Amino acid sequence: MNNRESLVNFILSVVKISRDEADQIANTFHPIEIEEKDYLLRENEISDDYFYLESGLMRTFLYNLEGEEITIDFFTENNIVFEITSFFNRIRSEAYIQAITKCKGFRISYEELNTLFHDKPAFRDFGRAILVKEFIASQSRNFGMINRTAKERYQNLLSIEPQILQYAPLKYIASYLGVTDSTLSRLRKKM
Amino acid sequence: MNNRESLVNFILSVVKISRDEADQIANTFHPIEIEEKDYLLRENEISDDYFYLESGLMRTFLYNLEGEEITIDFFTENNIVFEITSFFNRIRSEAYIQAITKCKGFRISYEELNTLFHDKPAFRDFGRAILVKEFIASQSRNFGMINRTAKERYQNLLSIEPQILQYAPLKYIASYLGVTDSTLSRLRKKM
DNA sequence: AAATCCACTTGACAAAAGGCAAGAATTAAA
DNA sequence: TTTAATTCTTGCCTTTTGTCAAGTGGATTT
Repeated sequence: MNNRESLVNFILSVVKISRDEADQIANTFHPIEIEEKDYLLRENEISDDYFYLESGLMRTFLYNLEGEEITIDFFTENNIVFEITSFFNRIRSEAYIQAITKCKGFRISYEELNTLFHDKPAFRDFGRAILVKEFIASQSRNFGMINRTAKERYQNLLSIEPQILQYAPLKYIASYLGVTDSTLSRLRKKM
Repeated sequence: MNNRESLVNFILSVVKISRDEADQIANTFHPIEIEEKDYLLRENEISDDYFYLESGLMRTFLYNLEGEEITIDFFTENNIVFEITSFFNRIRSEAYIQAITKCKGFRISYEELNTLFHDKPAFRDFGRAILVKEFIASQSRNFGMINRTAKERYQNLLSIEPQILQYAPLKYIASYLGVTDSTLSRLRKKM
């Protein structure tokens, strides 16, 4: 079922290392599956999963001061899924990571990741590249929030990651875009 | 003038290493000063400064599709200032980094940073911690944009980093908060 | 000192988005 | 299959924010 080859290719697409070395790295990962609506991480836990998502759709969310659920981010196939803050700082997570559809992939722990960084210096560049990538994604989302109307943000999401709109319920998308359910519903109608 | 001791203390506050090692690291940095309104980085350049800001106030900004200047971030004293994307990916910057007030601090190049990472393994944790910190800052800004009104965002900035409001002109702050100058001016009046 | 420039303020109106509540539609449960 | 629970849509009205344009007040220049 699980196909470690996709992980090898993902690693190779991020850093320039030999296939052999990428194989060795991929082999230290452990296959896991997460059922729809199950959690990879819950509030107050210390994240210990550095998870390569091979197939499926996930999201992180948390509760704001009004107790409303806010979707912070979606994760699609062929990405590393983890809660950076909790994972690297070894502190309790404020967020949840949840499978929207059934998910498959490979994980390693914090300890295993550090061992890999030590044993495979080239893999450090991988780790850094992932962090930089997440940072860029967060920044460009900020920029979008400032420079685009809700409608434009929706259209942008639609063109960039249509899979999300296909599987995620409207309310997840609405909070992710920073609008109410009603507003998103109306925007949709006008298109 | 320049006081390398503040850099040593900053390093020690981020990672657990000996003062001696922190001294050695700090000694590879080069002192620089940037005059008010001068740039550390311009659009289309490849960032080559990993800059510890000892004193002064800076900002990054870029132009949106309408040609308006959008302030992306402010940097206050005792922080690392750099354009993560351009610096680590060795690509042309879309953003500017500018001194709002006269700035002093210490810099190293991309090459020097990597040499340091190689020579001082403990410093790698520093590098990672800085990346994680920037990521958290970006995420919490996102969260604020979604969950707070412009007025609340302004009040939050006021309570967290009042120095910014003291030195940065209204228009920088307005675009940073994602509102027009007029709106920010009105919000201010009501307080 | 007059002219110029820039940052900021303000007014009048328009557009975007939210709040609330009622009603469809869909899904899950009994 | 009927009930119950969610999720989504929609109408009405309010609040927030934007747009445009005019005006004020400093600072700088000439």
